[in-house]
Amino acid sequence: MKLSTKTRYGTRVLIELALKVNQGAISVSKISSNQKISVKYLEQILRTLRQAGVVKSVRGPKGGHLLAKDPSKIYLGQIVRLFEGQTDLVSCVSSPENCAMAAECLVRDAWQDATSILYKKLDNISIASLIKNSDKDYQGAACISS
Amino acid sequence: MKLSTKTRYGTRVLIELALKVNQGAISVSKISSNQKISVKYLEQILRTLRQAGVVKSVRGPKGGHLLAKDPSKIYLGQIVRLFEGQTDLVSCVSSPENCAMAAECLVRDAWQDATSILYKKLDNISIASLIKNSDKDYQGAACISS
DNA sequence: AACTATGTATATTAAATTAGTATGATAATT
DNA sequence: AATTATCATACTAATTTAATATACATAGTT
Repeated sequence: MKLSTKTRYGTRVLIELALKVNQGAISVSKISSNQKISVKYLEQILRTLRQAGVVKSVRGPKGGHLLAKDPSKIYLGQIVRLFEGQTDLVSCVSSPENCAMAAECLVRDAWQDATSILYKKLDNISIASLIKNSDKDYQGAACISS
Repeated sequence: MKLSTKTRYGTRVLIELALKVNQGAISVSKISSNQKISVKYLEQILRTLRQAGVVKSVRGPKGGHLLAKDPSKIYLGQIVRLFEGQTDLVSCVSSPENCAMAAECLVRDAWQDATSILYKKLDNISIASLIKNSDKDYQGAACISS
């Protein structure tokens, strides 16, 4: 039931980029040291974000990463979906074909309701809303568990 | 993000017991064959349910398991909490002491809100409500994924 | 009282998933 | 052309989850 580290790290990375939205591209090495995430692991996370169109990357010297969208248009729901392999509480919610009895299953609807309520909430929390009340010195870093 | 098999199996077991609430104690071997869960694994699940006061057990020949509470008083939220090791989306929600920066963390409140919304929903779904519209022949069995 | 069908508990193994590392390649700026 | 950085895949390690095995306890039946 817990979120993967990729989801948590990915969120932290986006917060750092959002806080530094006026500083141009931020290099992997800088994010790595700020967030205490290894360069190689971070590259995987950034690639996922880039392929989803959330982050854009600039190569070469002075290159790095920056947000591809306004922070108010990036929602936790999208981040969670990107990084969590299975986004439903149980697999039959999105793949009823996996279960011969999905149609008459007594629990499936309940899990589905719970799942959709969770994502409805997550889809309503933007990166912008998270950083709204923060001071610019804080880099979104160093929290071990989120 | 997905629920463990113990949570899913546990729910199915409770549904079967709720549907057979007038048939006295149901033996592990019967539940095992109905739900296609190995006897030994099922025993672990039943022990958890028993220790939580959800199920009661009768020893000896003709023994078995039955609900210890009315199905309308057993909620999915309780079942999930019983079987999922970590019930929060991120560990700092319930254990802020794990993270030195929990207080000023920009994301923690958001994960906490999402977690509480999810459980608010699960705490509102009873076993009784799940079986309300079912016919008595269905034993809540055979669904692979839930 | 012995027998046997049942539940109880703990320890161990196996499988799957997640987390992280290593290697190598490609692209862009200076 | 050299340098600095991102991109992509393969591999390894650690953790968690799932399941099995072994041993014991209890209650009813004969």
